[in-house]
Amino acid sequence: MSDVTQTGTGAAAQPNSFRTIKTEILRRIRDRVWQPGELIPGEEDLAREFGCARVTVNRALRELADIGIVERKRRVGTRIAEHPLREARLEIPVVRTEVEARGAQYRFSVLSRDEVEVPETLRARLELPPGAPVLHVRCLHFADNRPWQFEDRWINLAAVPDIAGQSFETVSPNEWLVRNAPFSEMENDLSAAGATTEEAEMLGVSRGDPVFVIERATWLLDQPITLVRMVHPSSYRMISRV
Amino acid sequence: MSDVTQTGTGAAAQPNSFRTIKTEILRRIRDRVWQPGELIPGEEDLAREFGCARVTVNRALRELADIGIVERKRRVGTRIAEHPLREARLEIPVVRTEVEARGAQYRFSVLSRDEVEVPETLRARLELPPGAPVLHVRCLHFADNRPWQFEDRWINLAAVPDIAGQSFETVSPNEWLVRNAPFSEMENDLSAAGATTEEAEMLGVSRGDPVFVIERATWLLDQPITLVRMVHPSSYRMISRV
DNA sequence: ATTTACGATATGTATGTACATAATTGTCAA
DNA sequence: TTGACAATTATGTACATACATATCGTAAAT
Repeated sequence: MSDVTQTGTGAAAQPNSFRTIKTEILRRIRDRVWQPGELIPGEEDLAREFGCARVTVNRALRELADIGIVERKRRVGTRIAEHPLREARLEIPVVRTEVEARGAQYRFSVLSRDEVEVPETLRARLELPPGAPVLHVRCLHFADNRPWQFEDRWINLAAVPDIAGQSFETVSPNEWLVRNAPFSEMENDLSAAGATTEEAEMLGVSRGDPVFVIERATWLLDQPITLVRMVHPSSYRMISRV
Repeated sequence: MSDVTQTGTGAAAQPNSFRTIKTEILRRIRDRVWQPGELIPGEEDLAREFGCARVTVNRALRELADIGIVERKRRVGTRIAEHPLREARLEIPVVRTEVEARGAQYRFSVLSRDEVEVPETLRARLELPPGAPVLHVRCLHFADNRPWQFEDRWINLAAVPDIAGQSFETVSPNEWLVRNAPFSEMENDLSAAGATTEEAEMLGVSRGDPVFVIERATWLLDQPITLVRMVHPSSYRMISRV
């Protein structure tokens, strides 16, 4: 550090921002300056090259690692990921919003609503204590009066006590939960299946007809919030663009 | 270095880590100490409370904002998000990797391979010029010798000329493309459908049986790379954990 | 009344520094 | 040859500090 003078302390010029560094690194990957699998210079070197602090390079690289562009290991270094962009983002909309976004009129009806002790299968899936009270709600969602989604939901009442007082006359359980029960973890299981007798009846299709099934469980920290099975007719498309 | 304060300089105890703060904030949300929509104390206050530097609180809050748990605005503050975590990440693995990850043995076979002029339907979908040369490949992927995926793929030869010389004897088109044809845009369309006659035959199911269909198109900037339809038997699960 | 200007404030980011931690490499002995 | 163990090294995280920037409320100007 011969001429420290101008850098001094405090924030320097904006060109050194971690964003600039991120972009420059992406550029080098795009232009094949750094090939997939290749080890790139260390933070110290890059900091020297970009004329910034190591921490700044660290942040740039950390964020690139977060989205899977590079892979980092201590004592080893940072390398360009072999298979970049290997994940898609799927939006998780509220059913109502999803229907309305297609220009259709949304309506839902609650088919059943019971407060019960957690059944064993559910207990194992969500790691609930034996005998925990849960709310079981079954709903049918419509788009322009045609069945859009059959929803079979279990809610952990210990986690969301306020929902016990909800009538679900105007706001669906789905929407109420989205608005009132934040979660930090989510597990989605997408599959195709043959409609069960009940599902077929609800959705107005034949038994065994293909249906699109989303099973979703959510937690806040370690506390289970809800487990829901959402069944759509096979005309349903789940689309994501990246 | 003269003792600056009791903490001194450098890293302090681990209890101050930004992870601890993230967890504590999540706990307060879970325990309704802070409700959705509520404004929480400023970084300065939280830093004082947790006995750490403001930057540490900043990182914790920033990462919570990244996953949509809180929303932050300058001059305003940080509030608990009303509609938290509205997207899931779906991993897009190479078929071989996916099969091997389940402990099964992977194998594939190329069913057909033709260089043709782009058919009209495909042309419209990918925005290709009329008469553009495309490579049409059909593959069957196996897990432990049972059909896992039927792949029907179209590749824009103008975008990926090198693929013309590939025999696909050891490396599948899927894997070759992942390794050699970077893309910047991707569109995924997930759905459930009834197996066509051909699909049923390929996958060893009956015609009309539910199958899980992934249709994916990729581009590099505005240049179409490939359009692929991947059909799985209904035992297939696409799982994502966030 | 509407617009403009400005100050206050909370978050955003950069810097230098210090120590923590994981993983590889080298060394030496069993 | 192998195993144990220390040295090395790149990333990981924390701190104090300083300045940047967006945006709100308020007051002055139109």
